Amino acid sequence: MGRVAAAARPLPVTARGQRTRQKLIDAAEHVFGGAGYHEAGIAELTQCAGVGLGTFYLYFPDKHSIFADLVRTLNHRLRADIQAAIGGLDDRVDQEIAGFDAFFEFLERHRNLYQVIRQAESVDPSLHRWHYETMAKGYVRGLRAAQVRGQISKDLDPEAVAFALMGVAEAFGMRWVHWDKKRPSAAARRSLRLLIERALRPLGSAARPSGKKA
Amino acid sequence: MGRVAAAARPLPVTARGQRTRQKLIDAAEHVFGGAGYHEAGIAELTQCAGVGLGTFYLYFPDKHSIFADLVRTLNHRLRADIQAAIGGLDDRVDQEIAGFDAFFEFLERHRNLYQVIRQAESVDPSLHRWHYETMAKGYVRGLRAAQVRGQISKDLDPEAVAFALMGVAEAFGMRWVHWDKKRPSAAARRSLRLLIERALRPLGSAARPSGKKA
DNA sequence: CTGAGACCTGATTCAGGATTCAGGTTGGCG
DNA sequence: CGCCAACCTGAATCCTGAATCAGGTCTCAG
Repeated sequence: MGRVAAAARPLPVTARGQRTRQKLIDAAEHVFGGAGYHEAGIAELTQCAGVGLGTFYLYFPDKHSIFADLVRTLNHRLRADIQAAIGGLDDRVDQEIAGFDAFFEFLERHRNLYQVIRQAESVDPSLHRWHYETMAKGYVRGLRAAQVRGQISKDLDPEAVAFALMGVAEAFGMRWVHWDKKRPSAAARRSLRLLIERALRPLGSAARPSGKKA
Repeated sequence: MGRVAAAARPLPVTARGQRTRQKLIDAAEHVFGGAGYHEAGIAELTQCAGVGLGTFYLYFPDKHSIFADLVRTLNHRLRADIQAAIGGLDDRVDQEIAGFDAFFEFLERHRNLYQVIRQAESVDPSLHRWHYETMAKGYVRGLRAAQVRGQISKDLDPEAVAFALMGVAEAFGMRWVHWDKKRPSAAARRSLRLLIERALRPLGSAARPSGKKA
C-alpha cells in the first residue's frame, strides 16, 4: 500500500562494503530511535555512522528504505527473543508471563528503537500493520495449541486474546519501561499475573496444573 | 518538556472571528487525521477551511500549536463520551463493557482523528503522555471505588488494571475499527466480555451480582 | 606492481513548506 | 455617511533537508 519502491541497491560484495552498510543500519537505530523519523536527517545519520553523506545512497535508495529495513529487523529480533524465552515452558500461562518479561526486557534494551515501530504507523501504515499481524499470527498459533491441551479456556477466541494481550504488553511497556524507565513495579507484575491467570485459565482448573514442567 | 511555546494569539472578539477559528480547528481534524502531521501543510489546512493562508497565523502562532489544541479537544470529547456511556450503570464490569463500546464508537466516528493522538507520541511526547495520564487518572478512581463496593477483586493494583484495559481497548480499536473498518466482531466482543469478567470479578462471586442495577 | 572494480565523498541542487508582511476588506457604531 | 478596529489575504521570503554527481580513493587479483 502507498509507496512505490525505489530501485533497491545491490548488496555490497566486499567485506568493507558489508561493514559500511552495517554501520549505516546501526546508526539508523540510534538516530531514528532518538530523534524520530521526520526529525532525523540523512546527514545526521551518516555522521553518526562515520561515513560521507553520499555513501548512504550507495546502499539505500532513499530514507524510507532504511527505515523499513529497521522495522523488519526489529520485528525479527523481538520475536526471536520472545520465542527463546518461551521455549522449554509447557504451561501457557507460564509462557505468557515469560513472554511479557522478554518483551519488557527487549523494550529496555532497545528503548529508543521500539519507538521506530510506533512511528511506522504514520511513516508507512502497511509496514506497521505487517508488524502486528506477524506478531499476532504466532501468538494465535500458540494459544490454539494451549486450548487443545486444555491449558486455557476453550470459549475464548484466540485472535481476540492475542490482540488483548499485545495491547496489555504495549500499555505496560509505555507506562513502566518508557515513562518510569524501569521494569513494571512488583505490584504491577503481580497484578499482571493475576489478570492473565484468571482471564485465560479454564474455569475451575487449579491455578497451576503442573508444579513443574511437563 | 521540549518546546518553547510561541506567543499565543488572543482569542477572536467578534462572532466572525470565532467562526473562522473554529473552521480552522475543524479543518485540522480532517487534514492532520488524514495525512498526518508532517505530511499535511498549512496551505492544505487553510484551503480545507476555506480561508486565506495568512489567516492561519492570526489564530495560531505556529503549526504545532493547533495540533496541541486538537489533542486536548479530542481528549476531552473522548472522556466525555465514555463518562456519558458509563453513567447510570452500577456494576463495574457493566461499566467496562459500556466504556469499551463508547470507545469503539468514538474511534469509528473520529477515525482519522484518533490517529492524531497516536502521532502526538512523536510530535510532542509530553502531550501524548498527558493524554494517557489523564485517561488513566479517571479510570483508577473508578476502579478503586468498585473495589470498595466489592465489585472487582481487591488484590489487583488499580493502576495496573487501568493500563491493561486501556491497552486492550487500543489493540481492539486497531485490529477491528482501524483495519476492518467496523466494530469488533461478535466473537471478539464475546471474548472481551469473558476476559474482563473473569479477570476483574472477585473470586467466587457470581457472574453478575445484581441482575438489575443497584 | 598495476589497473579495474568497488567504494567513498561532500559541495551543490532543488523542491517543498513554514512563516512573514504590506496591503486589502468588512462591519458596526457614532 | 465616515471611520476604526478587527479581520483577511496570498505572493514572496527564507530555510530545511533529501537526493545528485563529478570526481576521488582503496584493494586485490593477476
